[in-house]
Amino acid sequence: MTVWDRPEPPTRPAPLDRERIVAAAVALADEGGLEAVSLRKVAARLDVGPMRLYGYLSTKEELFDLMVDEVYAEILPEEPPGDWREALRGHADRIRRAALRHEWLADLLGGRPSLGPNALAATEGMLSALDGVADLDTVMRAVETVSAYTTGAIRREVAGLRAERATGLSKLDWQRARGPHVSRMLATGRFPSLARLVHDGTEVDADESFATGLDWVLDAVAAKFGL
Amino acid sequence: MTVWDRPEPPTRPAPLDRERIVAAAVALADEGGLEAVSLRKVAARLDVGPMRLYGYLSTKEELFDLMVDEVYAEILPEEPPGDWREALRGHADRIRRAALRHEWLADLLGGRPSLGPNALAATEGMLSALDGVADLDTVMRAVETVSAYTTGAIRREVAGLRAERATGLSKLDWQRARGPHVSRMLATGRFPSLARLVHDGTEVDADESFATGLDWVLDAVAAKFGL
DNA sequence: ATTTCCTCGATACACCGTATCGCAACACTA
DNA sequence: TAGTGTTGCGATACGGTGTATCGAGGAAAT
Repeated sequence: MTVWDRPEPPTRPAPLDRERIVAAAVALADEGGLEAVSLRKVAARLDVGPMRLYGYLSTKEELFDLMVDEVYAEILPEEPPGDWREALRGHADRIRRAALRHEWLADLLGGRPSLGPNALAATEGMLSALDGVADLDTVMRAVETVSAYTTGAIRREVAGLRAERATGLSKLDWQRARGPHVSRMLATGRFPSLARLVHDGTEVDADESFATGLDWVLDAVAAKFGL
Repeated sequence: MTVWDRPEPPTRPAPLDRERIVAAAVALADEGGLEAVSLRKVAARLDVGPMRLYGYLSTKEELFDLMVDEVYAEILPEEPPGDWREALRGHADRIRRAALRHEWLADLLGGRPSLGPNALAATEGMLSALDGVADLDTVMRAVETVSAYTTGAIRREVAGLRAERATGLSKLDWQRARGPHVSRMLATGRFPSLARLVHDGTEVDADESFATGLDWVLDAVAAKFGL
């Protein structure tokens, strides 16, 4: 019985694990945003039937949770921070940069508690850098306040980026970027302070805007720490 | 030709406007969350075919935009604030309370720029209360920083509420609420600071937690205002 | 009275997340 | 080695989604 007589062995199912699933999902999201992530498409990218994924996760939301924790793995600091301030600022900066690489992260940030191993490790890193700087409750309030600012600022920034992109790549000018709608609203005279701000406000770049707000918050934390 | 001979006049289409559409959508979202809002269900609630809605909006996202602005209408202050700090804190508090009434708001906050009339009016109110307290750029940074904190804090709080609800209504205990997963992670010893915080940290209620963080941020703003 | 226009909404399409379940390949028993 | 039990894969199916298309029919204009 030669090879030619024997049929091919049945194709073994493609090997699968969470890592491969999450990688495929992240790739899809990077290319087309969160809405481009469907279990069917993730499965197709892995040459696998859609139902196969349910062995590794029981819900699409869980896939999102895994994706978020995958990003947290990217942002773990390589070396321990010098002091508490550097720890907090570094964490915030790294999350922001990750969100600029993976814009879909902005859609997920703060949406569900992040309890994956990498998210926990990131939190642990911040907490240990704050250890002993103040009492436990103050430390916790500090971390939560900085995180809240970070989440909100990132979401706003990404929302702005998308709006710019959608309204045709105009960049600096708020009014023109937002199209005629905002101009018309401002022209009604009902929003004088807003109009003045749009007209006379300085255009600041996103990096600086984020960093400045973060510094303010960190100054507040420093004050509460008694430093 | 008697009445009996004449057919009934054809049923006139139900009268419709954005207000009614948005009200129906908000009601659905209040009852079942954002995911319970589908154009078909909104239309059904108004005794109307789904496609009818496309005369009033061109996308589901636009419906969400309208819903958000509807909530902004709820939170416009009744009387002008006494000073800048009250203006900022009042705005943040009112948004938060609105988000607790309409939890779906947390899913939308910061997701897209809010340019509806009520959102603009809310921003105008804050800006006018800050008028002259500092230079324009500082004022803008203040508003953005407070808004970022507010968005992030609200999202975290609502995410926590939902998690509590999902894990079976346990309330105070982080470990037990999060179920065995977190306990197991903490037991590994890889997260000593986190473990200490969970073990020894005081349980603070949500109102106070939000207010404290907000006060910190407002203190930072005050410092930058030179007050 | 006739024609034009516009609007409504039925139908259709492609896609979604996921429940169900028959089948086939494996591990184990005799 | 033959038979049997078990497991897990994935085809199929279901009830939903957002929205494009387009025919019919009432309102308005001539």
